[in-house]
Amino acid sequence: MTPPLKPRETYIKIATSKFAEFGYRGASLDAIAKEAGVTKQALLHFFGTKKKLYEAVLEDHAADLSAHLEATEAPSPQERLLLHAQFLTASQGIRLIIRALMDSQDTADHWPMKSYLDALLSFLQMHAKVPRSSASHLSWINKLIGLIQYHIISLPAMIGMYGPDCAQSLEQEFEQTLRDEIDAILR
Amino acid sequence: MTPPLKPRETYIKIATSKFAEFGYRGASLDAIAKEAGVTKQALLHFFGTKKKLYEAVLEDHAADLSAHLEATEAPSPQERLLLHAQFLTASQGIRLIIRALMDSQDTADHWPMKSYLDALLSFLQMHAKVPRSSASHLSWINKLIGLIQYHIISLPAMIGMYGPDCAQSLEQEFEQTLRDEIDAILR
DNA sequence: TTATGCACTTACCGCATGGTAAGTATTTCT
DNA sequence: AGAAATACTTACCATGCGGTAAGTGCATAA
Repeated sequence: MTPPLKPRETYIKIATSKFAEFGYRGASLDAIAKEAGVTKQALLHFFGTKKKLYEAVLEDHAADLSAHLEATEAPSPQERLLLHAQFLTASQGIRLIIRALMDSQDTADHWPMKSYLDALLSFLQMHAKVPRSSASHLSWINKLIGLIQYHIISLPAMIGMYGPDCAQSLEQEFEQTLRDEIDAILR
Repeated sequence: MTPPLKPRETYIKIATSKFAEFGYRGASLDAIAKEAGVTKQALLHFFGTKKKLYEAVLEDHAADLSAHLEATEAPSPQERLLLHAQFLTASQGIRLIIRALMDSQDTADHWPMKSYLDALLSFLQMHAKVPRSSASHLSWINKLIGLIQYHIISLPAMIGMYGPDCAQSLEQEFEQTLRDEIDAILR
C-alpha cells in the first residue's frame, strides 16, 4: 500500500542507515549501492559526489525529525516531548547526528540540523514552566540529546562489560531520567 | 625538565589525539607517523598492526583517566568529582571514548575502559548520599559522560549555528548542570 | 671483535575507494 | 517518428591505505 519510493528517496534512506552505522568515511558508495541493488554510479548520477549525498542525507533527516515533532500528538506537552524523545531513541538516526557533529568542523556554519533545533527551541519556549533565555533552552536540549545519544551508543558496550542483565535496568533508569528532565522544564 | 618520552609513549600520545579527532578509520598510520617525524613502519615495528596500536591507545587512555581520578584531591567528594569531570571535559580525550563506542561492537566484551568505569563506580558507591544499586550508579555515570561528551562535540556546531556569543552561556549552563548532577547523588 | 638486539628506513604490493568517460535501454515530450 | 530526458551500466583510473620484506645504523654484551 505504501507508494513505491522514488529511486532518490530509496538511496537516501539506505545511505542514512549506512552513514549512521559506519560514519562518513566508513560507509562506502559501493556498500550503499550494493544494498540498493545498483552500482555506485547510480548514486553518483543522482548526487554528483559522496559529499553531496551526505548533505542530502543530513537535510532529509533533519526534515524527518522536524516532521515527527510536528506530527506527534499527546494530551500534554510533556507526553508529546517524551514521545518524540522516545522516537529519537528508537530511530537510531541519532547516531547520524553524532557522527556528523564529530566529523565536520567546517560544515558547522551551514549545518542542516538547525531547522530541527529551532523547531525544538520554539516548542520549549511555548510550553516552558517559566520563561527562560534561548541559550538556557539550548543547553537543556543539549543535555537531552546527550543523554539519549550516550545511552544508545554505550548500551552495547555496557552489556558487553556488565552482562545482558544490566540492559533492562539501564533502560528503566534511562526512561525515568528522560521523564524527570522533561518534567523539570515543561509545565 | 620533563623526562624525554620513550618512542612508544610518544607514538601513543600522538595516536591518541589523532584517533580522538578523526576516528579509527579516519586516522591513518601515515598521518600519525608524520606528526611523530617517522615513517609508518616505525609504528608497525612497535605495535604490529594498526588495530593493536589502537588497543594500546585505548588502554593507555583508560589508565590515564583512572590515575587522574585517583590522584585528584579536594576537600569534598563533590569537588573531587567535579574536578575530575572538568578534566574529562578539557582533555577532549572523551572524543576517543565516543569514537570507540561507535566504531566497535565486537570489541565491547574486552573493552579497555572497564577498569576506569569500575573505579568510578566504586567512587560513587563510597560517597553516595544513599545506597543505590550499581546499575543505578552506572546509569548516572552514563548520564554524566553523555552530558560532557555531547557538550564538547556539539559546541562547535552550536557556535556555527547561533554565533560565538552563545558559547559562554552554554559553558556556564553546562558547568551548573555538572554541579547539580553531582550534588544530586553525592553526600 | 664479533654478535645481538633495537629502532628504524626504503621499496614494494594488493586492495578499496571516490570519481570520470562513454555508452545503453526505456520512457516522455513534441 | 524523432528528440530529449531519465536512470542507469561497463570500463577505467588515480590515490591512499594497511601491511610485507629486506636492509641499515647504532648501541650494548660476550
